[in-house]
Amino acid sequence: MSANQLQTAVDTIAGECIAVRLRMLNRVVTNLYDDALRPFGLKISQMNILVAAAKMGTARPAEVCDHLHLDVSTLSRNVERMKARGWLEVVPDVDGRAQPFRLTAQGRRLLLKAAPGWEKAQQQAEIVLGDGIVNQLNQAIRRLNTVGHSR
Amino acid sequence: MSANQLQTAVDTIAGECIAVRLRMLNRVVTNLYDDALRPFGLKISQMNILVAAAKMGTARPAEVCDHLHLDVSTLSRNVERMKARGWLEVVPDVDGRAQPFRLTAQGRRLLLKAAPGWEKAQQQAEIVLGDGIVNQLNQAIRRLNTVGHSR
DNA sequence: TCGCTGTAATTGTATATGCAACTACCCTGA
DNA sequence: TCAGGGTAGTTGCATATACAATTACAGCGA
Repeated sequence: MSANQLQTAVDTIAGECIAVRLRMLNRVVTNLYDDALRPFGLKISQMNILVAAAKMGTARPAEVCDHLHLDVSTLSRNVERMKARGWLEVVPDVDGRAQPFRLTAQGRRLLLKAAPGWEKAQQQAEIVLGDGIVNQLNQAIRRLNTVGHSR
Repeated sequence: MSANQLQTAVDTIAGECIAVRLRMLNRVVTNLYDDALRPFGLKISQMNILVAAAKMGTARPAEVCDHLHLDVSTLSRNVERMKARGWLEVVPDVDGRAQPFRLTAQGRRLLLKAAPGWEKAQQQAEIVLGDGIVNQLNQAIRRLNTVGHSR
């Protein structure tokens, strides 16, 4: 019976698991964007952060993490790399703990240069996943931010 | 004007980027499952592989990678860790290049034990993302496998 | 002003991920 | 039988990700 139980569990997980599906799509789509951005020496994960910083003007790490549902330690390392490349710079702050950052001129130029690459990947992603996907994802994210988030 | 171009590009990307959204959902959902599976010393990425192996009986790495749209080098490392933990074992093969693997008895026990944890996370994910999400993801994946895949 | 509590970010450690280069092996044709 | 081309996996390297522990600082209350 244990063998049957296992088979049942395995079939259920294989047939329904949300994480398996989301993670698979995430891999495929991330590769699509990373391929299109490679000529610019940029990855989509980094472009996300550049865009968030550009929208915020001066970005506080914790705020960016809230917005992107990203662990602060992850952002810390990513920002570190991007500072080293000259795309981001830290802005002084009265609060000695804070490390707010913003785009450098070089970061702005990179973002502009890479935008056509993003556009190309975005079109491919729409073809692969279907037109309705942006709305479906937005709906899930709205729901996510409503239901209550811990991290 | 360059500033305007930048603003426009940033707004478009922030407002529509499929990758940003998918990656965000992926982080949230992965954390949900990883939290639920932590008591069993298991991560959802590893459970995926256990399940795939369980369904295949004897799994060829390249085949698993096709199925999960996973790079072979990634799987190689993951399987390595899981062999070290005694969950997977390599099956001898006439082809000296092949490294087909399967679940060990310990791996089967772990999968059974962890199934309730998966169930809990799956329910949370449905609440957070909405009921229709599994169908939407399945549709995207079918489309993905139809349109043509390189990796 | 001193100590306590809470907050912001970093650092140590482990896993996941992919590209490029490599190794080991198979098979086929001369 | 052996040389070439193709296939299956692994390894070197870089990035992304999160948890736990730590550091550094702010602010409040006695």
